[in-house]
Amino acid sequence: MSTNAELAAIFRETADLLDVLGERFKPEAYRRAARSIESLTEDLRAVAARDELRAIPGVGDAIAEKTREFLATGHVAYHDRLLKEVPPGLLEIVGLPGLGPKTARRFWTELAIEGPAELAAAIGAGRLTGVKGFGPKKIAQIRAALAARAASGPARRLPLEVAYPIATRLLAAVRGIPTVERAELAGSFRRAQETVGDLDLLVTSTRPEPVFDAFSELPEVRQVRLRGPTKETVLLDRDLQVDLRVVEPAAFGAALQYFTGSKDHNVTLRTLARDRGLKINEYGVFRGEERVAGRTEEEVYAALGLAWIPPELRVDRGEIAAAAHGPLPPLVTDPDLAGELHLHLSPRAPPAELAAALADAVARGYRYVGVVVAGTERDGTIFRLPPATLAAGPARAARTLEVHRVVEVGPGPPDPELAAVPCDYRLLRPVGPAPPGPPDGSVRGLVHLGFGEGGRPVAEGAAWIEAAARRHLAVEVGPGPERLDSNWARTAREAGASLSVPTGLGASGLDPTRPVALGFARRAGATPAEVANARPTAGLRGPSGR
DNA sequence: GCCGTTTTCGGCCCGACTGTTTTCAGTCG
Repeated sequence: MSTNAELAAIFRETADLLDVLGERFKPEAYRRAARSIESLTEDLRAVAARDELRAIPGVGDAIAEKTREFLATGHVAYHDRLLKEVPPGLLEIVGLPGLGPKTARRFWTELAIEGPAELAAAIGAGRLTGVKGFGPKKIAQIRAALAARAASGPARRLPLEVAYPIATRLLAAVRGIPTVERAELAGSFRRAQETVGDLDLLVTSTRPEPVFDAFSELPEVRQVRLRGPTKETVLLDRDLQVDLRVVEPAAFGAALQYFTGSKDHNVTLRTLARDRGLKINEYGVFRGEERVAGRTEEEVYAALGLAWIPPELRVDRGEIAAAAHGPLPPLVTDPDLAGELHLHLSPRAPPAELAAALADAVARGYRYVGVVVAGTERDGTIFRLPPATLAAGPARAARTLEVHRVVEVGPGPPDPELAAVPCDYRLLRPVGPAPPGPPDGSVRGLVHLGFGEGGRPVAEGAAWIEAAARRHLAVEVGPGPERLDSNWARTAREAGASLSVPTGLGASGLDPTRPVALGFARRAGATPAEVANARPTAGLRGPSGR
């Protein structure tokens, strides 16, 4: 887990603890800070080093101090103290669906129940029967929640790349429902957050009932959790929760805006609306009783005097103030991509695989592809793409496509065998037994870094990025433990390094690589000019100008 | 605990849904 995610989790748990203790406003303050820190596009260490913790929305003196304490010691004493005050089992009760802090506190103070096991025992012994507020349905609901938790553990947030194929398939299925006019995914998925806790589907239809009926019957849907006139909540496999909302077409833009969030972005928007004598909610922008906007998002933002804001930037970090001054710089989009700098096939891949990937590149209108022809495996051994593979693919595509030969190298002194392989540029990758260090002078092109789990330790990130920026190298960003953690993407961009977006050449339509990488690059605020493979030629520059 | 063309105190988003309720409390997003 990244530093940011770790501290966010601590603050979130602090909020739960304060909730159970009956505290009134502090819990929301800690949650707001947790959300803010989680959605940061750079590492907390970098923010703290600039002494800018207080500039993070929701972080004041007290939370900034606790953040510094965490960065220095790895824990927060206040959090530790609260953990001693509240029985740990109560937090598990708060985490059960349908149960919150108020109920957990009542169990604790009125019934001396301190955890899920005791709760289950109390229900079994009939101790909840007749207690005010606990009717038969509520008790059955708690029993079911306890059983579900025992069976599958707490619900986990899914990495965006894992959620992508699930969400895409579900969206296609919903669009196939006859009475559905329009359907879009909203929420953290649309904002390209690193992980998603649930999926938000938004649909326009004049007849919600048949939509809910058909949705409930989809093969992916395992259980219907609740259903009202405008909203249905279901569970898929892996306990992934999906909220489906049906709105009228005249409110679609407002609803899409509202359910895309982020929560903090929306709070600031609402405040802005109020200051201008307007009211904004999921049904539109209103002046008194009159709806002045709602059909499209552009219309909603315009009614507030703002340019449209891309979902990936809706994090309440100054984007609203920027949009008040005019259109925001355009973020990189899929059609901007002009090539792939890092096509890495297995050494044992048949020649047809390279041919297929290059054909895909031609079909997409790409102008160049960098094919890895040799490199170092994880275990340190050298691999080379077979000559037959190399001969087959490029020849056919050569007329419309520049094919570059790429050699992957690890940090440290170059292996003599690899150094002898002719290539157009080298790609640096932290593989092999060599100790980590900044790229040496022989690297002319692309830095492909991994941070966090499975990659380089996060603490080294800043040094690598600085070295990459100084040498005009591009830094690859995208899903997976081997690629750049998206929290570093903004740091890399702001340091002056180009980003490189992996394009998933030759993969199926459900492959998450390209859309997720694009989302991360956009979340970092990258314009087409700042993305190396959005340039018309393989725009990699080394110290010698290549 | 945070925040401010409602700034140094007094507020703190709001609507949907459920269950247990004769009008509301708790949870959720």
